[in-house]
Amino acid sequence: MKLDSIDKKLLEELQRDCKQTNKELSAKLNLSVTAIYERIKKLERSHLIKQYVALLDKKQLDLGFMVFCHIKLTQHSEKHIVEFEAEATKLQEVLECFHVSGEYDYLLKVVVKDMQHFREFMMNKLTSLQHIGSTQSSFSINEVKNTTAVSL
Amino acid sequence: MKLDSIDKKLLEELQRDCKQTNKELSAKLNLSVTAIYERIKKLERSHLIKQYVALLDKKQLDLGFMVFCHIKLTQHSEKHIVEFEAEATKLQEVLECFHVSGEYDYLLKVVVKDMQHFREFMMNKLTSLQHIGSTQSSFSINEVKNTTAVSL
DNA sequence: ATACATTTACGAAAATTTTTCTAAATGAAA
DNA sequence: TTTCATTTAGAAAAATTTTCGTAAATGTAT
Repeated sequence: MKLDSIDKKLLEELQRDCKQTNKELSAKLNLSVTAIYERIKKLERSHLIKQYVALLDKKQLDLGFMVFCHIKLTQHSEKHIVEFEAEATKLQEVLECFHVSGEYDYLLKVVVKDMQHFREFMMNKLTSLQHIGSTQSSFSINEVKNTTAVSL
Repeated sequence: MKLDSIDKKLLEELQRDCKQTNKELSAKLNLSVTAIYERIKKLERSHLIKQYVALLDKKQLDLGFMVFCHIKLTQHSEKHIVEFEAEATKLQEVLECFHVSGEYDYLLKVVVKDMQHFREFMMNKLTSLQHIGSTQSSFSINEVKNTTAVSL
């Protein structure tokens, strides 16, 4: 769908805080409450807004240890790819899994409590996946920027 | 703060859909609307819930090209690190930036429209940052899993 | 076990927000 | 310009959030 500048501002606001009331948004964007309401509904219907989610503080949940795992498969047939992806998706520690170009086949973002838990994840879950060739892990030393919001 | 099993279920729900009404949540968790309300407020006050955000469909926004950039700095003094991080944070194409262990110093998640735009980003923004040594880019071929929700 | 303090839960009422409806305004196409 | 479709606005209705008073449950110390 086509977006005008008001839609864009609206989306920027909702990406920052989707629990704002239509009244608050109408004040910021100089529109009536109903106009805001209708625009949001339209953005939802078009699935441009995919989801409204709560973001949690991983530190407080004892999930402050983030690891990026670069993975090579042993083979690259359709069958192997499909099977690996299905299994990787099931792992709760894996928040993100991308098939990527370059030296490695996959890049995973893994979240666990600490190094001990990562060791367990590595041994019991990751390396026991089918078709895994090699893995190379990078630990997050510092989260410099981490946003879900894109610029419009 | 300490979480019981109800809090955990509540957080799982809110990570999936934070716009559910307290009435809907009260039905799912077998609690009164007020109990749900008080528990959510407590989770917000403790900052365990950091933010409520709308997630957008990047494809529809012409931001369907994702690249992971591995970056080495020329030097690793505090000054260089601070300066690089400040500049990287400012770049709108960079959604995530992590200081990581291993062969490279930083891992960036970059979102742009297509290869042409990535080329421009690379030439005009990334490689013109101060203190950049080398970069190695991995293109996302397929988004296998990409969630903001952690398991509790 | 008893007493006390704290937390948690509930239902009703109040305040606010969402949603619907109708009419006016705006814009595009014939 | 006229017509048709879309967008906006304001008011009313419906639904939800928030507050409040009170009761039940839980935990702690004596």
